[in-house]
Amino acid sequence: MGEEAKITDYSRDSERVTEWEIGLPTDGDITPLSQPLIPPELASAFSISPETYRTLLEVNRASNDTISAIRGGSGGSQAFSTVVEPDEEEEEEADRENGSGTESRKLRRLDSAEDADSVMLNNDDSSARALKRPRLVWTPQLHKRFVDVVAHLGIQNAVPKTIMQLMNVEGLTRENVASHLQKYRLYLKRMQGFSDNVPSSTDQLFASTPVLQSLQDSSAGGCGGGSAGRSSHAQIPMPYPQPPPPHMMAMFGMPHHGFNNGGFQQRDWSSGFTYPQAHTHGLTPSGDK
DNA sequence: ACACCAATAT
DNA sequence: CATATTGGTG
Repeated sequence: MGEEAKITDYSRDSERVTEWEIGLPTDGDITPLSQPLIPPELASAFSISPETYRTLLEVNRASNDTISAIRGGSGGSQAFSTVVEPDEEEEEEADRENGSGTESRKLRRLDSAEDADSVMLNNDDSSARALKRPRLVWTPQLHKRFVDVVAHLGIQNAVPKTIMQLMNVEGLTRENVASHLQKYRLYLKRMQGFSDNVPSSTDQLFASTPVLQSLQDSSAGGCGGGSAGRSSHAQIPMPYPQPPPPHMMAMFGMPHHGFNNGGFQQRDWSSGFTYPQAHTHGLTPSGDK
């Protein structure tokens, strides 16, 4: 068990075995990771959850994280060298493909002679930036992570930015967290009125949270400085607490429409990432900002 | 620039 | 309904 996986550095192509490279695709032939393998049209036509778009930077960052995780070295892109490994979650997902049989779909081609003068914003893949992100879905797993981080930080430092960073979920924005945090706080407030009973069936997501009141603070208020600052010598590398109960969400209480995913639309990013993307909007007049 | 909150929009 | 977005304040 004491094996040490030696990472040999092949970056220098000294002694390349050229025979091995025969027949291998050249760089030009390989689809870049930054591009989806399945064209959006096809994906939506077949109800395949589209891959998330990744910019080159994101891909690189991910790679770096992975690499640094492997060799334990510091990547450099992350302020915290502690790479949070997202695979400590419980839970599994049953992969059920819906057996909807008679699927007659009409493939329709996109006609070009449609837009008179409307400046249809072209889907410029190259400018895969600032695209309208699909609504974030706070799946139980995601929420758990959120709660864990918040609990760990203590109410003191539980601010959107920090939370976002520690959650280390790709694609998660500060406003996502902010919005959720706002709601979460409301929930907590509302909840403590009742001591601890009969959580309203509303707040489904929150209803199952342990409501930790860890008011522990370790960092005193030296927080004036900007960027650098934490991690001085505090011992909070914290990959995570891996607490309690193996309880799956009890997300009931909602007689009305079915709840979310009966299968997909949300990958378990617990073991890989990606995330939602809602439906096939033909086009969205996405306003720019 | 960020956090917070209420209101509002999707 | 759950999120996103906005506007105002500190």
